[in-house]
Amino acid sequence: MAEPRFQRRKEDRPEEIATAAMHTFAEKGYAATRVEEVAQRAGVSKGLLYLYFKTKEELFKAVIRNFVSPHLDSLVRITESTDLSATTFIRGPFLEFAKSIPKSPARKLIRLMIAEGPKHPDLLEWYWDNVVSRGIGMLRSVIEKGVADGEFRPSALQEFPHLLVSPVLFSAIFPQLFEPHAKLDTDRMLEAHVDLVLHAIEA
Amino acid sequence: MAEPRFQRRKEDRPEEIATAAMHTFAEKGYAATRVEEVAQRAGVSKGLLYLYFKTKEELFKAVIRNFVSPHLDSLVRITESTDLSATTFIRGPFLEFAKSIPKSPARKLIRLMIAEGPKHPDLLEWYWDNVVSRGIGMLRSVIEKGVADGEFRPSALQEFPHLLVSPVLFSAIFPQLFEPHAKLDTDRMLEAHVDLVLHAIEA
DNA sequence: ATAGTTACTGACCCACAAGTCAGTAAGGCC
DNA sequence: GGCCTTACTGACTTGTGGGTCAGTAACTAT
Repeated sequence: MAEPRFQRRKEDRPEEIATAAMHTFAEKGYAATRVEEVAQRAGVSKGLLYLYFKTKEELFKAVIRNFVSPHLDSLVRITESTDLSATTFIRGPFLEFAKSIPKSPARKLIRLMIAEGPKHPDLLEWYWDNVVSRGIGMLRSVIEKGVADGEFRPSALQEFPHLLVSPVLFSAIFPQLFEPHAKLDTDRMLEAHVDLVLHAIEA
Repeated sequence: MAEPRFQRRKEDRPEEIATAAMHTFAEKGYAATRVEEVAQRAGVSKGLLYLYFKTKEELFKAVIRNFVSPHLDSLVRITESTDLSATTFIRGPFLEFAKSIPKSPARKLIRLMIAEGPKHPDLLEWYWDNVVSRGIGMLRSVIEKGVADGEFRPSALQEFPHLLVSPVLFSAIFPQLFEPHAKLDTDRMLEAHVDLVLHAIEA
């Protein structure tokens, strides 16, 4: 008979709400997500959500911040801690990372970031500092290392490591739009990409 | 004193409204665009807009349909009408096309398409049929031709012409998000891209 | 037990923008 | 000039969803 109507769990609420929000945003996009639905999904009233997050926008930013950087972090740690040759790093951990993106929920957040980014300049700034510029920097240093070690010939890829990433982005986005019309084997496409690039720059 | 309050211009209104809408959508995105603002920009009352476009969504679809396909059409016509070698086509008209995208208003529509696509499945279908699959098909046939003529060695690029396009998409989107934080020389990046790819597949 | 603190609820408010429609006037025709 | 059709206006309605807050009940300290 006791059956308390709710429990007080101050510690866990924010994370639970953020997780619920991340799934809802991923499914519906920012505008179509109703705050009340997020609350329901987290098993909480709308009022409580507003106790922990001042506005819907704050909630959105928290979601991006919490769920995006972990992905990159692991890859960056690998570069720093091991000393694989540039080629084996690209064929190994990088390719594995690339393949994982189109399959993980992160792909949804990437699309959201492209869609909503321009409306949240401070979020973009954080994203640039903590995700994008770090990622680009890491790739650049890997390529420089390959050139220094004589694995790669000098090329414009040193200036534009972006070229190494763009098919990853593509394979994250394309299926979300055209999956019903065209199936894309992202694994094989990314393997082909890595093959082509390495073939183009090998010394 | 005559000064009529308005003129009746049945013929021109739809296009004028669509153009106004395209600029407003490009600036603000779908959700943040107010139909009334589009009407004002077109020098027309909101009521009239609703005479020509049943809903905001219809208006959006009309915008995409009107302003996207012309871009691709010109490129497709070139492939069909001339007989450049595959290499010169890629270094010439294709590269020029690629460079133009990040500078044209089309880049805004591309971002919009990624952002709003999933909410409009029938628009996505049209877009697939009339833009994407045609573009991919065209590129594939160019590459096949290159292989058949002995310019290119056989490679996975025949199966994934997407790899040729992904940096174009990247260079259309990246500056819209990170221009304030990082300048990207899209022209030089796309030249580098074409160089790398051709270097990788040349026979 | 009982009083005090505060995590939590849910009914409410209200701003805002999509969509409507009764009325108005431009322009064509006799 | 007078009449008719219809392109066009703009004030209104309506649904929706972000954000609030007075009240409630779970836990705590005494």
